[in-house]
Formats: sequence, C-alpha cells, structure tokens
Amino acid sequence: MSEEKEVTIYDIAKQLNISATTVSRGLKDHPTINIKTRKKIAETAKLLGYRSNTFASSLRSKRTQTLGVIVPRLNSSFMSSVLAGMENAANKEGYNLIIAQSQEQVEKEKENAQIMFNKRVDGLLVSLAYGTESIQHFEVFFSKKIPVIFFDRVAAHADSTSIIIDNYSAAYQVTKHLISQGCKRIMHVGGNMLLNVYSERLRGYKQALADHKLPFTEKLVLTGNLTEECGAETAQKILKMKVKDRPDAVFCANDTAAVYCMIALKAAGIKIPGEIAFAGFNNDPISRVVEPNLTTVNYPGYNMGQAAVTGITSHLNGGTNISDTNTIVLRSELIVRDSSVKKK
Amino acid sequence: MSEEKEVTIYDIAKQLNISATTVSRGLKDHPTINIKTRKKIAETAKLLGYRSNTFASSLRSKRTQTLGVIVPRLNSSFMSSVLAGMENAANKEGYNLIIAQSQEQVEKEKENAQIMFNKRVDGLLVSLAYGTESIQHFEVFFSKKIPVIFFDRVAAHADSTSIIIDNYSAAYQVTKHLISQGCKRIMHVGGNMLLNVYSERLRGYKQALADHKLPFTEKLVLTGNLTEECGAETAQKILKMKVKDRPDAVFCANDTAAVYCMIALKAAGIKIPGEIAFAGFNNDPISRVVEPNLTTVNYPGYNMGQAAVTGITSHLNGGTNISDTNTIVLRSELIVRDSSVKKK
DNA sequence: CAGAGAAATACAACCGATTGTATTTTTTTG
DNA sequence: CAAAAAAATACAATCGGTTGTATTTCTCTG
Repeated sequence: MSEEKEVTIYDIAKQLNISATTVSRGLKDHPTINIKTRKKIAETAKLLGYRSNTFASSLRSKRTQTLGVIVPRLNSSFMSSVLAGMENAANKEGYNLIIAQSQEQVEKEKENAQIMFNKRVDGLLVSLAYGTESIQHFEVFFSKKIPVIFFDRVAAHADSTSIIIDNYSAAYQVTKHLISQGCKRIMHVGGNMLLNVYSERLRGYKQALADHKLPFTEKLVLTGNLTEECGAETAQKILKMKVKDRPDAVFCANDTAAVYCMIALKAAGIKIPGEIAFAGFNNDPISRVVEPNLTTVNYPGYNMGQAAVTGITSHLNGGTNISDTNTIVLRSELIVRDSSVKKK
Repeated sequence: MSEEKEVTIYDIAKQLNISATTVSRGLKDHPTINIKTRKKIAETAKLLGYRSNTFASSLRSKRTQTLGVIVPRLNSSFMSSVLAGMENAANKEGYNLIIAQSQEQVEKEKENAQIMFNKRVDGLLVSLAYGTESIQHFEVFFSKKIPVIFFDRVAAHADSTSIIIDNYSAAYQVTKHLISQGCKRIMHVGGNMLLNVYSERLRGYKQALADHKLPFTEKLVLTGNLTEECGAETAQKILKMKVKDRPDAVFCANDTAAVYCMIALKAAGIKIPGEIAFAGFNNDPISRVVEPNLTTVNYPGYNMGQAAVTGITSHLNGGTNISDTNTIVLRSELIVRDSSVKKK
C-alpha cells in the first residue's frame, strides 16, 4: 500500500490512451479539450489517486501559488488577526502562505527575504522589523517584478505599495478626545520613532495639541518599547513627578503599555480617569478587560491582512496594477471607553 | 536589469568549464568534490547572482524542506505562541512553514490536508478542528510515511504522535486548589467534550471532587464554546440560580470564558473570590489584567510549537523515530492568583 | 615506473508537468 | 460531397537540479 509509485499524468494518459498534453490541459479545464474527455480524465485521476506535482508544475510555469509573509513577531494579538485575515483571503484565492518572523532583527529579515526569494514566492507581504532603515534587501524582488506589499510597519521612503491606517489622524482624534474631556497635560508614550506608525502617532498628538492651543511639553513625551515593563516604568516615572507636574492624561501608542501603566498607577492609589485619563492604541483584548475599560483605536488587523493579500493577488491575476497604488489606508476608529471619560 | 534570465548551475558550469553535476554537488559541499573546486563554484555562484531553484530540486529529490501546519484558528493568544515557537524551531532547522486554518470546520481541514499533501510537505503539524471525529483524511500521509504530529487538540484514537499537556492532571490540580480554599460547590464550564483537551479537564475535575469526598453535581457542569459570550451567559445562569444553589467557585476550561463570566458577575455585585472563586486555563494575557487576577494553568504554547517541530525534524533527519513515540507530555503548572484565594 | 586504488569529475537519464506548434479529427458550408 | 474552418488532440522541447554509474585524473606502493 504505502510503497506505490506516484501517479502522474502519464499514467492517466496511458490508461485512457491519450496524450499527456491532453491530460494536463484537461485537468485544468482548458477550453480546447472536449468536455467528455475532461470528464473522463477527472474520473481516471480520482480513480488512480492522482495528485498534481506542484514542483513539476512550478518548475515549468514559474508560478508557485505561494505568498511569503515576514512579520516582526507572530505572537501578538494584532499580528495574529492580520495573519488570520491573510490566510482567509489567500485560501480563497488559491494561494498558500509561507510565514516567517524577523524577531525584530534586520538580519533575520534579510535571511527570510532571501529564503522567500529562493522559494520563488509569487508575492511578498512584509511588516518591517524595528531596526530596518533600508529596504535594500527587498530590491531583488522589485527588480524581478515580484510584487511586495508593506503593511503596518512600512518603509518610510518606500516607493512600493503600503497598507496602513491613518496613524496621524487616529492619534489626532485620540488626543482631541482627551482634550475634550478637559485634559491639559497629556503625556504621550510612543515607540521607536524610526517606524512610521509611531512617528505618525506622535505627529497627530502634537498637531492636536497645537490646534487646541495647548503647549507641547518635551517632558511629557516618552519613548520606549511599549512592553508591559515599559508601561510599569512609565507609571513609576509619573509617580516620581511632583503632583502638580503630573499629566492629567496618558496616551500610549499601544494598549499593552497603557494597561500596565494603569494597573501600576491604580495600585498606587491614583484614580482613573479622575486624576489621570488613559487612552491606548490597537483595541487589544486586554483593553476590554482592564478596569476601567481602555479608550483605544480600533486597528483592523484582520481587514489589513485580507487587504494585503487581495492587493497582491489581484495584481498577480493581472487585475489592478500594484505599482499604480502607492498607499491603501484602512479605516480605523476611536473607541471611547471609561478610562478617558471625565465628563459624563 | 530586471529582465535577466535566471542563473542556473549550467551557467556556473560553463563559466568554470566543468560539469553541472560537479556544480550541483559542489554547492551542497559534497565530500567527493575537491575543496578548491567547491570554493570556486561558490564564488562564481555569488558572482553571477545564482539562486537555487527549489522546484527543480524538490522535483528530483522529493524533499521540500517545508512543514505544513493546520490549526483551528490563528487569532488566539495561545495559537500565536505556538506558531511563534514553531517558526523559531523550523527556521533553525532549515524548514519553512506553510500555515492554514481550518476555521473549526472539518471540511476545511480536509481541504487543507489535501493541499498540504499536494504541496508535498515533509511533515504535518495539526491541531484538530472542533468537529473532527475521524482522522481518515490524514491517512494519505500515514500511508506515504509522511510524519504527522498532533498537538493540543489531538485525535482521541490516533495511533500517531501527540504533543499535549496533562490536561487531566492540570484540571485536577486546579480543582484541588479550589477545594483547598474551602470551595464545596465548584462549577465547571467546559468545551466540546469530543475534544481530548476538554474531556480530560472534566475528568480531572471529577476525580478531584471524588478524591475529596465532594459530590459531583450534574447541574454544575456546563458546556459551551468558551467565548466571551459563553462566559457572560454562564454568569447569567449563575445569577438566575437561587442563592443557596449557586456555586462558590467556577473553573472554566479557558481564560476567556472565565474572565467574561467574572466581569458580568462583578457587575452584578458578586464578590470575587469572596462569594465565588475563579480559575481558568491557558494563562492568556487577559488573565493577568482582570481584577482580581485570574488563577489559571500555564499552557506552554511556545514550547509546544518548538517541540512539535523538533519532533518532526529529528524524525526526518533520521534521528528519533516518530512512530516509537506515542505521546509527548509537556509540563504545565498551576498559577495561583487572587481570583481563587479565599484564605490568606 | 607500472599498476592498483583512491579521488575527482563527467555522462546521461530522470523527476512530472507545461506549452507553442503541428497534426488529426470533426463540423460547417457552399 | 469536397473544401474550408473549427475543434480536439498529439508531439516534442523545456524547466533546472539530482543521482547512479562510468570515466578520468591523481596518488601511492612495490
């Protein structure tokens, strides 16, 4: 049983006394093959337990029906939504996903890009690692006309397609909302400012302050890695400030930092939102569990994943041309929850 | 620039005036090729910008250096940890991952299995969908001696390797802990009992009750899909019970249900752990955010992912034989937090 | 230095599907 | 019913490494 040879189109051809060409075309429902013949081929294929050999196929056709995905890390709530969306869309379009993580290391990102290149992925989906400043390592793809789409963490100076949300505007909305609640000393905790997502959020924050005639205070802007520890440390910094210097609101560039900062402050007896209002970013599951629930920005990860894949596949199928589209901006929305509502 | 032909081993061979065979073997550091020749080949390869064609290679060698992964869904905290662990191990071993989700549907699982089979994955890693009762659709892999490893959600009657934690024992520990806190009416909210993970947890719960001379009450065992809604509904059911009939502890088979049940009960004024103690399962991020923090079982997803991959690869590399190993049980541990501590 | 043995390299078939073109078969038409 | 057009099928080269075996080259020994 287990040692049977693989069944090939030649076996089918022999069985039916026709040529392998006809079988090959018949299996793909090529219009020049007689419908009856196609039916017979399909039947025989099933009968013999034929399975198409993707290598032989790819070797000749130079298409792999595979998309490469490179992300900084897989284990985040946001990224798993993105992947779920990608897989869903890819599956629908008949593509497979090869997934690798850069672990936030540029070197790994390069390696992965090389592997994907060798694996001849039909397209590449990338969210950049922390330190990535040059996207030189994707040049090989560009020069071979293999479509590349960046999402979320996109290259600052890339002339390729990017899928993002309007981080600037979202941060502006958050800040504006906090201001509307009467906050005047709003702290911003951001991430690596080399990354578009964080620099844009900072920009939105600043602009909102300016538009509402609030002073921008350098000391109220912190930068960190936005981890749990980062959140807790931020709380300590706040607690060390003189009471009058303390912020009356904190806007973190992600929910994790916001939540762990809240928790630490609450433990220290600070009232939220009474003394300090809070807002985060991402709409992570934890934002709906922390008390009070965290005001945040809904980041449509699943949709982003889908959009990235359909963007690539429609290009591959000769529909839209990716190089015409520079940026796709997905809708995000402010979700106001109790952590920031001072006025009822 | 962009229209160059692909560089093949023949180009390298021509350039160096040697045969393609030598180039092929040279590139793989085959011992029968002179070291100097190898060096020259490597140099020329780099010079010409050669990239190996994996199809041509796989077509002949019948190895793909690719592992297939089929999971119920990608967007859960647990699963993303598993994937991160898998990717990490696979990368180290020189394997790639093709990932697909079954969306909890048996049909999708079958389709995915078929695709993976056609893609000639060297091995398959599977966590089963909700409704999967027969693993017939993996038979093709078995018969072709393609290693399959089940993890987390394993087939009840599979004779293949499984990687799990001791769900029975973990649930036993949880229940025992609750009992040690003085709880006498412990509710259990479980998942689909066709799945090993949930039936084992129920079994552990029952045994712990029995061992401590506590009666088993049918009405205190609920089954659901363990979503947020499920948690909230459970809370409503509890609230509808006469006060004297209410449980004094709830042990949910995952953290999500536990947390959302807690939240709803708290909103109704019930004191936790005072009136009702809580315990969950998985050690999800939300378990450390909810107040009081949730007692749970640490489920080592990352390790499980790594173990699954190294299990497969060491088999593929001819090390350990997978068919000798029936089950690998990873260590899990009870994490006691405030949600269940009645006695100080 | 001849001859045996080892080391290095080359030959040639092969993996299995794809595809442009040629050929055969069927259908249509005047 | 023959000729032309359309439909269906077949031929044969090709994609680019891999591998068992044959051949050549080199090294060593008596």
